[in-house]
Amino acid sequence: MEKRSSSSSEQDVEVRKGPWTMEEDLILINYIADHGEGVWNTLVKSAGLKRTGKSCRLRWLNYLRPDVRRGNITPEEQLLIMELHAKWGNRWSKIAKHLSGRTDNEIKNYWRTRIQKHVKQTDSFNGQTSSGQNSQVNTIPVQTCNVVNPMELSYYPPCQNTMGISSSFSTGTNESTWSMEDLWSLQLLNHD
DNA sequence: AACTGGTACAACCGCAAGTCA
DNA sequence: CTGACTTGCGGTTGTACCAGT
Repeated sequence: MEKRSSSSSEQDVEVRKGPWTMEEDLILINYIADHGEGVWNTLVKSAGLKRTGKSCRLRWLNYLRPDVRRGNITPEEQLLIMELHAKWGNRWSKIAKHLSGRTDNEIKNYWRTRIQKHVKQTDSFNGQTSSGQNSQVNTIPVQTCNVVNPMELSYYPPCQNTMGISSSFSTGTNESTWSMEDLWSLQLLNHD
């Protein structure tokens, strides 16, 4: 970690928010290709990105890293997620470490949008005998998790996201979208 | 064709823990 | 030991897209 290089770095400079542009992605990829991950605030200054170090880290870990797997969560992965969640609760980063190529953010989203919904439905279907124990979405009791049948879950399109996003997620219609192949091929061209 | 509600995902925010001078 | 700073994590929000009416 680099300490106290120059006061509170993230507030004296104009900071961009919102969706990342292709140019920003490229800058980030190129910088990391040259210097490696980490020291995110230094990266921001050196690379000239108008983003916070946090934002860069998130973008890299959840999206740009070459080993990030996108799309279809397999039934095996679903099962593993449920097992690990039953064991550890909402420790998404810990769970993510056991699913290679999956990010904590992705697992968290997956849990919230699909499994949790299913658990809720199952729960209310079972007659609401648990007297609102699950009204708090954060902690699903282990028993409730075990009720969920992974094969049942596979009725949900596992990660067949509606935008047609898989490993290549460009929609084709929006000019502000680009595929990872695009970015990495550009990175290869730019690099050295 | 226009509107509305639901879904999925990317990104932001706040907090806690770790590190170093 | 303490304070300043960075990083990582979990929760939440914003928004684009799709399907149904």
